[in-house]
Amino acid sequence: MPELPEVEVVRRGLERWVVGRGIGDVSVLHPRSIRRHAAGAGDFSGRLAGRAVTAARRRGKYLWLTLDSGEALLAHLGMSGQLLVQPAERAPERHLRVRVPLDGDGGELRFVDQRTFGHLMVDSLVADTAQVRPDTAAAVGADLAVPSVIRHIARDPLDSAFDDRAFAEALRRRRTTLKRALLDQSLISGVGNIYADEALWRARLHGERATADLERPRVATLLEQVRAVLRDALEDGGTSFDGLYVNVNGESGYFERGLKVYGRRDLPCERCGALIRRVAFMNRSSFSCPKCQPEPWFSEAAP
DNA sequence: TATCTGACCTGCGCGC
DNA sequence: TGCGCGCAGGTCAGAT
Repeated sequence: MPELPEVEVVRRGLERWVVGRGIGDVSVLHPRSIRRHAAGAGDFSGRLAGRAVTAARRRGKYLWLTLDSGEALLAHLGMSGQLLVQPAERAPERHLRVRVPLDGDGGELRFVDQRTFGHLMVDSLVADTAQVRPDTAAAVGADLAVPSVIRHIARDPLDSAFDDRAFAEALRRRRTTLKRALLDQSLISGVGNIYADEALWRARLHGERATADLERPRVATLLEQVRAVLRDALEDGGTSFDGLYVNVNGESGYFERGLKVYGRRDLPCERCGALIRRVAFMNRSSFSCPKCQPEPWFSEAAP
């Protein structure tokens, strides 16, 4: 399931293989994949044809290719989306949704998506209003505009301009629980179910703990562990289950073997030996260690 | 205004 | 063998 590390790996691939190339006649093979492009497939293709790709950017789980028209091709991989750079003559993948021919060597960018939770759209770029750490404001100000539909997405914790203090204050203002907050992309972006569980385990925090009474040092520890798990996953090329996440060359990452709690129900915790528990949470699963991450209505483990 | 919930979607694994 | 069901989960509209 693509979260920040997986999307960043894809972005790097696009930067290498797609930036600088021109776009030909785009084919939309499944309308749901461009459902957020309100003007429809004809307009989508028309805005891309003949344009050149000038950069590959990312915020959280969103990535976009800036175009020489001043617009951007925005992509979200959803649950199972893949952006592949393939020779045009290669047989189409079973779940190929959109083809974007590229000039040069005859290759094309393909959007493949089994579950169709992902989407593509062409959007205008607007001034970036996300929270910026004060000491980086000048540098960032000259940097980015963002697609208008993702203005509400917060900076991600690997962004040099991510403001730890502002995040801590926003977290304490919320009347919600830790894991819900980590999954809230308007508060902190790029973290999904897998890395939220992993970061909470590393920080020895229970996801049901209230954000409002989390002490500042605990927030700092949590952020530190969020960053650590994202960096570790990025180094391993991301996490892939069932081959649903791959880079632009179709290769899977290896971080699945680095997971400490996610998907390890009834297996011993590597830290204390207690059996990892799974509980239903927001129509999905949460994995945690009952000993290292005691429920908040009892006592918390020492950091 | 802030927070929560359910729908969307497809393929796989499992039980019967 | 085939059918039905549960599960996986990111986002957003609508409800509370």
